[in-house]
Amino acid sequence: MPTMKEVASRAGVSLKSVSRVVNGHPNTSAEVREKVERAIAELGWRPNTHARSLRTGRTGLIALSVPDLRTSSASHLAQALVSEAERQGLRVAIEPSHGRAERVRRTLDACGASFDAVVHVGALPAGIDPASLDPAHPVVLVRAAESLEQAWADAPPEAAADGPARDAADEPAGNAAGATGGSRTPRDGAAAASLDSVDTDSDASARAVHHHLRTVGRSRVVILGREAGAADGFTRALSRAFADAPVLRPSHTADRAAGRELAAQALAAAPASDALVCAEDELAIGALSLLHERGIAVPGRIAVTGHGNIDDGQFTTPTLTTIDLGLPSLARHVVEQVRARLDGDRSPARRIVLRARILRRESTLGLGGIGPTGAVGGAAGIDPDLGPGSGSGPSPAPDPAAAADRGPEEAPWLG
Amino acid sequence: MPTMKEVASRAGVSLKSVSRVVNGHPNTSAEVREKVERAIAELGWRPNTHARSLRTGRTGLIALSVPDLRTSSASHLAQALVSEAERQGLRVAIEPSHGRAERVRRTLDACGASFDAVVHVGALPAGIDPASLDPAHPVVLVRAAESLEQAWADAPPEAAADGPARDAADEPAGNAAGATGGSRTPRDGAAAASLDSVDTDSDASARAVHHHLRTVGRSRVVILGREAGAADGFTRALSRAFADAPVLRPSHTADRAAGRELAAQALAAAPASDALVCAEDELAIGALSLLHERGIAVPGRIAVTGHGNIDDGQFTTPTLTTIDLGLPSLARHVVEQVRARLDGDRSPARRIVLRARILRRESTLGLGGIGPTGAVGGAAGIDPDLGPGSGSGPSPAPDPAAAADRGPEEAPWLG
DNA sequence: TTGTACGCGTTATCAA
DNA sequence: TTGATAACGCGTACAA
Repeated sequence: MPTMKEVASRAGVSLKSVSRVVNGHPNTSAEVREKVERAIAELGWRPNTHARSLRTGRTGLIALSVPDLRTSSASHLAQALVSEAERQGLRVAIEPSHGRAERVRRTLDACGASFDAVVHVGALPAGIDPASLDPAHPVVLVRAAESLEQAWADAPPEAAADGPARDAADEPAGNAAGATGGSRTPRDGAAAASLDSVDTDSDASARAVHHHLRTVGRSRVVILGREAGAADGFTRALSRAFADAPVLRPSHTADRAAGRELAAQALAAAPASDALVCAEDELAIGALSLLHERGIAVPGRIAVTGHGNIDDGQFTTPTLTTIDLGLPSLARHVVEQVRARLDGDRSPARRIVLRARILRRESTLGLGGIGPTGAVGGAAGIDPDLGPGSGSGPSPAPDPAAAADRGPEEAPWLG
Repeated sequence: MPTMKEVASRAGVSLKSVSRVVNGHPNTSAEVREKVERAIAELGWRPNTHARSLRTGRTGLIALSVPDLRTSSASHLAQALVSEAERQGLRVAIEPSHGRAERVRRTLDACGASFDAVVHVGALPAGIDPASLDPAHPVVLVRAAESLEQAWADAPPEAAADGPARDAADEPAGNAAGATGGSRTPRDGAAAASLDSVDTDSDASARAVHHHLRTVGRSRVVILGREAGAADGFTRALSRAFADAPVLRPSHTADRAAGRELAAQALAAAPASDALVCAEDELAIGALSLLHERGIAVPGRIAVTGHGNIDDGQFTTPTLTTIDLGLPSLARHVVEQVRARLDGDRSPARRIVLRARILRRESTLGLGGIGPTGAVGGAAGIDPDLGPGSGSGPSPAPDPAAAADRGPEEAPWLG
């Protein structure tokens, strides 16, 4: 491997000139630049990342701290983040925490040594004080599909406004915060006060679900939430949007097995309910599986909604109405925020709130649909079979069993 | 951040002594060691990975080259690999290739600069010559759920034995190669000849599926394979095991949408078939969704099998009979192989062949099961409802629609 | 057994 | 605009 020194001597210039050309510094003559570039090409020189790291203290590596990569929401977020990081010349290492604070702590501690920054999904574990973190090694919180966190405090606006920890709230994708109305004020939880974060507006999402379900005539709602604890921001947003709805939470992780269990509990506790609103697609898919097993028509008797828009939701029967988080945009903001901090931005913690959108699918609309109820997802191929004309999807032969269910499907919530 | 120099002066010893203690070199007196360790503790010194990297040329980072992290098989493999790497003091960066050879090439080229080694899932893209890779930066191929590759050549044994590229075949988990019988001989494809690999024995897996389907009386099989190309080793193993079965392949990726399409094609092309054998769980789940939509009983009229044992297979209706790849063990072998190469092992390319096992579930057994047909999965909680006593699963209330289907379910393949 | 001194490849300071 | 030179923190011949 040739070094810069060899490049320099071959080009007949000094080491520093090579460095200047390589790093694109402004004050270099075209002549020198050309000589250096030729020498680099001839020698096949490539920068030594190790030496560069030693010098700059940077690795170009971002850690993604996530509880479990195997969940769809985590792997989707990871893929989005990796793609975006690569676009911006960074790499991503995965650090699964298995939900244990000590693992998160270790990842955070390794920042500066192995990573330039940590992107942490969800809230910081309770035992970790954000003030103890070195500001030179940025930590960005992401509160999205995997774990929405206390995003909007329940405190009255004046109290929130008085608080010293009030952050700048940006709304890059439409003025989300403004649109939430005046009754609540954005305020970060204590753990997030001094940390950057990119969140989705969980209240707006919850209200979108609420509005949609009203549109399709559902009012007796049971919420299947996330486990109590750090990651239940959207769950609480749901319980605000559906003021009287009971909330069932899994004891551990919000996976499909939990979705089955909770759905069974919901049926037992509220037999007359007409909608299961889930804080996580995985829960919703588990719930669908139980409802199917029990012969309960979806959405005929019970509508189901999810959150996260994982791919699987397009292949369930019925397809799953859900909240799409706009992961590419989310990832872009995360990486940009990381880069800004890395570039020396020392401004107070920035809070970016993105707005999700609802994808109306069969688990609330039914197979035939109920006609256009607004935008039905802009992404290509997400909702190919949800046009107003019914039955023109990729399922040419109607399912007799589904047809049997469809009778009661259209009546109750159109009346 | 304190440096080793400061530690040395505080301990009253030389830099080299600190280095010795830190790196656990043998020739150090207990007295010096203790002094150094105290100084380290007092100063809170931690090694500077950047400096260490510059000196050693190592980063402790492994790249995982994978087409798309969002697929279940990829994220499961990634999680297993990350966990195992961490146990062995290494980290993993994710490098999605999106199936493009140039991306793989870039990852490979970055090896040595950013990574110590590359773990590549599937076969190397055609354009990449393994001989062109620097042996100092090991590349380990993994042919498992995501992409089984040409594992057992179709050439007759004598030809294979004559070939100069014959590798040492290990069978750490039972003598897989020995059990394949004499008719075929392990031989790596050209691309794999000079590269280490950890594979699963796809022929053994295929024969396990074949045997199980015979046991439950299925013989008119259609194979839903992976896309033609590099990653279709298990598909071809299936077509060997089921000699006369037609093989349908997706044009692009083997995902759920493809599973739906192929299932529809299979029904059209072979209406009398009684089993869909899929090379990928995702395909199988897509197929299940289509069959359900068409009101076709599974396994009543058609049995379905998958490959990979992704979590979702436990939550489909019916639950999915599949091949479990033993990812933790696979990951262990991969990381150990990487470490061996990193530690200077220059022996010829090693081939490790692991044996998968079949998990018999409802998509071939039916809800009631057909009595014990062998081990039904050892992992806790994988097959909770598959005991010989029927109907004791987590579904207390029978699904009327399923009950209607169940009539023909039990007869055809018990006779 | 311990210490000295050098080199790894790069970036940055400062004088020319 | 350019160039000599000093770090960056650690590992390791080599000498003691």
